[in-house]
Amino acid sequence: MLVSDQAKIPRPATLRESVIEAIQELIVSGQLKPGQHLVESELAELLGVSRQPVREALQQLSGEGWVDLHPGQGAFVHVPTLQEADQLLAVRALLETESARLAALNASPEGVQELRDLCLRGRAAVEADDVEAAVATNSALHAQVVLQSGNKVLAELAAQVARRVRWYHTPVARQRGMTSWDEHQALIAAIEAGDADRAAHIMREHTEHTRSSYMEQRAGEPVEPVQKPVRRRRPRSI
Amino acid sequence: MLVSDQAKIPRPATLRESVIEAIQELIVSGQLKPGQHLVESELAELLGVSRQPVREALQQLSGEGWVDLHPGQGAFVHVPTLQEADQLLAVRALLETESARLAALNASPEGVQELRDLCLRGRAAVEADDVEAAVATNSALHAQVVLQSGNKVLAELAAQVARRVRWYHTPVARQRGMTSWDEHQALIAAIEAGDADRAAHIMREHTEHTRSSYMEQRAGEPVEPVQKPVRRRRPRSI
DNA sequence: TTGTCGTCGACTGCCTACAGCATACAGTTT
DNA sequence: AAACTGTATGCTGTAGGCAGTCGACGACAA
Repeated sequence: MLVSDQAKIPRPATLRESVIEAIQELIVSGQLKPGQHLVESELAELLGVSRQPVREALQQLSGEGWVDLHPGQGAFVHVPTLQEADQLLAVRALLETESARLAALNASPEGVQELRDLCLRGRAAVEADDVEAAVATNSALHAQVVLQSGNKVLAELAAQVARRVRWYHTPVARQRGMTSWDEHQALIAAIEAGDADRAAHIMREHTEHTRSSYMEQRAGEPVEPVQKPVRRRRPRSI
Repeated sequence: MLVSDQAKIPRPATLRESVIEAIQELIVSGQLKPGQHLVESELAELLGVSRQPVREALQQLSGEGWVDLHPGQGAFVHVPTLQEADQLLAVRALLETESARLAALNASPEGVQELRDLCLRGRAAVEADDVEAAVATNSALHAQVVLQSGNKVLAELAAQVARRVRWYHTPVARQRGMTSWDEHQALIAAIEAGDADRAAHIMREHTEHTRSSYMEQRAGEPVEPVQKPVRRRRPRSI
């Protein structure tokens, strides 16, 4: 061993991974709108790469639910419906409730300490009114709980779901504010005490709060005319 | 409308999808062994396509846990450990228990009828000692239960998990035999009666039976020397 | 012998090129 | 006028090709 145990992390990420993150960012930030037709060559030019990494990125993003792939027509930014958000949050509730239960049984002291740190950082972010940091810390905390469950398959699946939740979550994060972090604190206490049922119960309530908060917020929204995603064509040149 | 409502299905699947299924088949059938280095050009030649569809297939298979992608080194058939199988089956139990609960609340009469049909087919397959058909029907039945839950996100996730379970499951399917289908029958009855708790309970027991059956069967196996997957090299030519 | 360095070759990652298909528009027919 | 058909064009799906990279192997030194 040369220096440390985690030496092989800073891999010069492949171009494909960079493209994946870039496109996710474009979607979350709203520069790419739901339903929009993603033309490979345009994205390639925009990002300064060739079509190949873009194609591969789009396929992976399709697997994670960010875009829909229509064979022969191309990729379209996924249009999240209200119903789907509800179902997604329900699944998250299920996965994370179980994670909390297992975490209470398996968590290490270091893991609990990490949770406490994240909780403090989250509260600070909320007080500073830094929504972005708050959402990020929230995700990190949930991820850490799932990690402490000791079930890697569960962790992987939950992470996948959480990434999508985050997309929906950002707009409504401000509303929940500090109460969310009080619930986190109670959750951590239950995990530290090894009280599986209480941890599960708190997590269930917590995720259900997020869910109802989200649904309320969006209930008043105008129902957008669900434009059927069609392949766009560049206007004929001259 | 020309003739029927479902006219646009029989798309000539893209080459990539065909390749995905082919490779899955090669893995499940054991022609590609766990840990084996998958060289793109070899697979391409074997399947009679170019490297591109193979690359894309490998990436998708990586997302589903069939192969591991090491950047710069290539793809390796995933090596399923006992612990991972346990965790995977635990996750399946979680997802399907919830599905059964929801299915009991939401199932349509047509859906229940479909379940009954599948159950009959499964029993027939077991009696005919047709393991392959039995496993396939088992998967189909579970998929149908999940479908009846009405939660599409849950269904998609469960399907993903189920595909991997099937890989592990085939070797031990014979052992469970008919008892498994008795449990299915009880499950369907509970769903038809709309008894959510009972349906959930039966499914929990059922998946736990499968899990312990699997673990028992593999407990006696010799622990294979976990050869670290390394990039294979063709012997230097002459 | 054991550890380190240099070389070589195969394989991956990415780019470019081409064929086929899907859509939109224009012309034609009823 | 409305609907259908032909044609043009841009996009996807696939192929082929090139440069960079990683691991294996051998030589050399401790």
